[in-house]
Amino acid sequence: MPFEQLKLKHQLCHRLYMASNSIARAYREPLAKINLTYPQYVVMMALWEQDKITIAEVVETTAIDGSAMTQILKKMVEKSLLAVVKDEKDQRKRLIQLTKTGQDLKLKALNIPNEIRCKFTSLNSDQALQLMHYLDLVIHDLSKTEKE
Amino acid sequence: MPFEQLKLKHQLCHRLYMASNSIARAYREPLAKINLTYPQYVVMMALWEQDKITIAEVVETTAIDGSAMTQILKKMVEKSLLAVVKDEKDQRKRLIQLTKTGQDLKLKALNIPNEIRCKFTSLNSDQALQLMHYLDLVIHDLSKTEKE
DNA sequence: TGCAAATACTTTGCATGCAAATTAAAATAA
DNA sequence: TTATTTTAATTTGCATGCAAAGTATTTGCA
Repeated sequence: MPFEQLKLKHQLCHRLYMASNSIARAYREPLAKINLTYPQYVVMMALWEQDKITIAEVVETTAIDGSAMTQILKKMVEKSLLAVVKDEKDQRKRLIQLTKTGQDLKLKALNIPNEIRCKFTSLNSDQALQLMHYLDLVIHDLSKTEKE
Repeated sequence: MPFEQLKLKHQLCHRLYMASNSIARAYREPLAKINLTYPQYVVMMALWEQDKITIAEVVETTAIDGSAMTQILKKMVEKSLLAVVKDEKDQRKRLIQLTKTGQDLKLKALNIPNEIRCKFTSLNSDQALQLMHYLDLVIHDLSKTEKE
């Protein structure tokens, strides 16, 4: 079977592609209720954990592309979720700071992880942890070769 | 720790997001050599496995969104990789058929899975299989709730 | 037979992901 | 100090992913 490895069913990449799209779709509705897209939600989670950080730090934490980040933050400013201010110490940097609205949204978002979790009827929590571990290995292995 | 579940490091979704983006990035360079994007490559793999199928079948096999598929196929026609022809039996349907160029590309693509595989230094093949199984569970669980 | 409902696609609009080029400011070397 | 390099963001262009609306065709039911 010389072409066996080109079959879709054997491809880890395709599983990841489908799983990632599925989960983004699953978040769509719960997030629409609080008027957030998925990447915007990721940015909010980063800021709920630590506020008043630079754009580079948000990029680092969220792994969202820097040029996409500019656009995402712009939209979040329009929604009054956060403010972008210059870092006085280094004029190149911009600091991101949640507004009151942005901080308060955390309470409304609190139940979202549970809403998603209860959709998983086959995957138990031990398996989810194991899965996360394997994904970390994937991310780790691929991040190495990127830097070359 | 009332907000613990909102931390990024605990989120399966964020791991999947990062892993999926990482792997798409990893394919970018090898695929650029044969002038394909990642979704285009997925379509090609589907057609290498079974040619002359309807657009709906390509959508089913690849799990690529139908409206995106229209655009993707249009670009692939421009590259002379395939042709879109009407199904005489059902005028609503379109059949996709590889050109000679499209068929021949299979040989050039043959080594791509290996190129990617050798980037995985931490994840062994048993773990990759286990990971694929878990991803199948995720996809399965989430596909159920979508249909409601 | 005739028409509503279901199918198969396409089109449109919006939000990314990412590479490449650009701009501005700070750090470093000469 | 001045020129070069590096760093932090933004801008631009292209390719999706997806929801919603629109267009043919075909089915299926009265």
